[in-house]
Amino acid sequence: MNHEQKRKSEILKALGHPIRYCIVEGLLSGERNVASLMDCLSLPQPTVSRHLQILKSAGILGVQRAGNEMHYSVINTEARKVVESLR
Amino acid sequence: MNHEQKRKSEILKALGHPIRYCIVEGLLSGERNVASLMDCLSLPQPTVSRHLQILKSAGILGVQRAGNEMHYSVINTEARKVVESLR
DNA sequence: TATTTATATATAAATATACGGATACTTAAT
DNA sequence: ATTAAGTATCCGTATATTTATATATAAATA
Repeated sequence: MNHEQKRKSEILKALGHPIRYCIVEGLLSGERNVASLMDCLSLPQPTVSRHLQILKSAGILGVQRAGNEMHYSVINTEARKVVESLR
Repeated sequence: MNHEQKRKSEILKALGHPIRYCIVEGLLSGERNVASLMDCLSLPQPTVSRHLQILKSAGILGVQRAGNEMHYSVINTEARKVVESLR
């Protein structure tokens, strides 16, 4: 088991949770801030926020502030490919 | 969050572990029985066996007995695509 | 039948993860 | 300065996962 394999399995682990998978799929279709994801998932805000952090520290999401909103987007090519391979 | 998304995230979860990712990658390159995977991973046999069961119950692996040996193979198209998308 | 080889299962301990609620932080508007 | 909106963090508890050890099963061989 090499380092590349570990790295890739970490991406899959981050995506391997229904909420997080849904978030990434949603972001690939253009949704942006936390509130819109909350509505779409009907989950309490802290829960959504927590999963966003997990995805961010896995290097899958990037974030940019826009006023008081945070705009998240998928910045990781591999994660994007993985989700797209499941279309 | 719909049922499809849950289903897909379960596949990713099963693959989101370094040992299991390594097993599936290995099986796509032709390795077969538990002993050969053990050697490749240098892990105790029960550990390998346990992860094989997890992959099997996730519907990712199929197994066939060949005498003494159990021959595992990747039977899930989506899992195959996911791993190949990370090549 | 007894033994060996290959693989699976059970249990328990350690660790990791999930979730809800309260709260803190940051920016914008008043 | 105060308030409101949007978001992040912390904490406690519940649950799940991982691993090792020990043991069990199943087929092959002696």
